Amino acid sequence: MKQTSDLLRALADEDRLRIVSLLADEPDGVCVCELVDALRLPQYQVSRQLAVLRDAGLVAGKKSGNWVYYRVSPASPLGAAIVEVLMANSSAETVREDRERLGRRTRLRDRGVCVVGYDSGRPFRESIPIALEESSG
Amino acid sequence: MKQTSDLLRALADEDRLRIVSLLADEPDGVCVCELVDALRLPQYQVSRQLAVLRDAGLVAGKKSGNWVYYRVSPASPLGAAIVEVLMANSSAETVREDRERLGRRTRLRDRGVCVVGYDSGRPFRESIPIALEESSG
DNA sequence: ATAACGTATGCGCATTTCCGCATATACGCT
DNA sequence: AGCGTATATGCGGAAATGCGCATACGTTAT
Repeated sequence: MKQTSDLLRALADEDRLRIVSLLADEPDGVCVCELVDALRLPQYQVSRQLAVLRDAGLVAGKKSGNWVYYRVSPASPLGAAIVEVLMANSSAETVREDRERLGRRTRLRDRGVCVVGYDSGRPFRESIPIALEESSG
Repeated sequence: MKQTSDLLRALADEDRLRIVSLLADEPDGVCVCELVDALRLPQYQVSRQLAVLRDAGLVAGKKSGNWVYYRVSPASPLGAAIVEVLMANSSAETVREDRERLGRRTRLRDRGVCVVGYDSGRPFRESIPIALEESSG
């Protein structure tokens, strides 16, 4: 019962829903810096929300060098069911935009792994060949 | 998206989950005073939580004289799906006990409608033929 | 060793939520 | 009209939450 309400509370947040929506699409995992650029949220926010989802048993992270790849991994049937229902209804524009930015970002991977850091609002970073703004038609 | 997180937030509470669990079992509705006795929560709490669930489009109330009968009535597919999943997993002891007390309470109805007020912690109420404590074997 | 980098988190503060009290509202009965 | 009852809600203080900053931690590269 408390377990259930904790799980629902973990999902009762727009940013965390955005994260789950992205992760549910990528079975192989997404690293934090990719999420930062896709969601355009500060890095510490993404880390924090991932911690909440992790504590609720909804996602799991695997460390690989400097990077940590997260994927959905529901510990409870209820979690799995909710994620599934969420995905069926995830046509919101926000999710579409997040997915597009994530796609632009994962395309920069080298042999399937992330090789660039996050870009969001970071100064002195023109060197990285990444254009996450909607500008590029 | 915000709509979804609001819905989940409405369910992310133990007391509200208990209410939904009870209502989902009674398609014809349950009045507030019956819920008060089943949940053993103060009346203003039950009313408040019902208001949250109502605002989230999860339950609906129908007034009948002094009484208001609430039933689950999910406005969104997501709400319906979550309630369904919740019911499939609602074997928690709390829910069992709540159901038992609610059963004792609804058995006091006259021709299907509630005729007694709530009892929880109310002084000077021995007149009401109701024993909601677990004492009665 | 030192520096740079990706990720996680302690802390302080502003904001929100929660709970109980008291009371309001609406209805039924006499 | 007046009283009793079922339900809803405004309000204040307490507790929890959320956010940003700064920084810590572990890894990689030089």
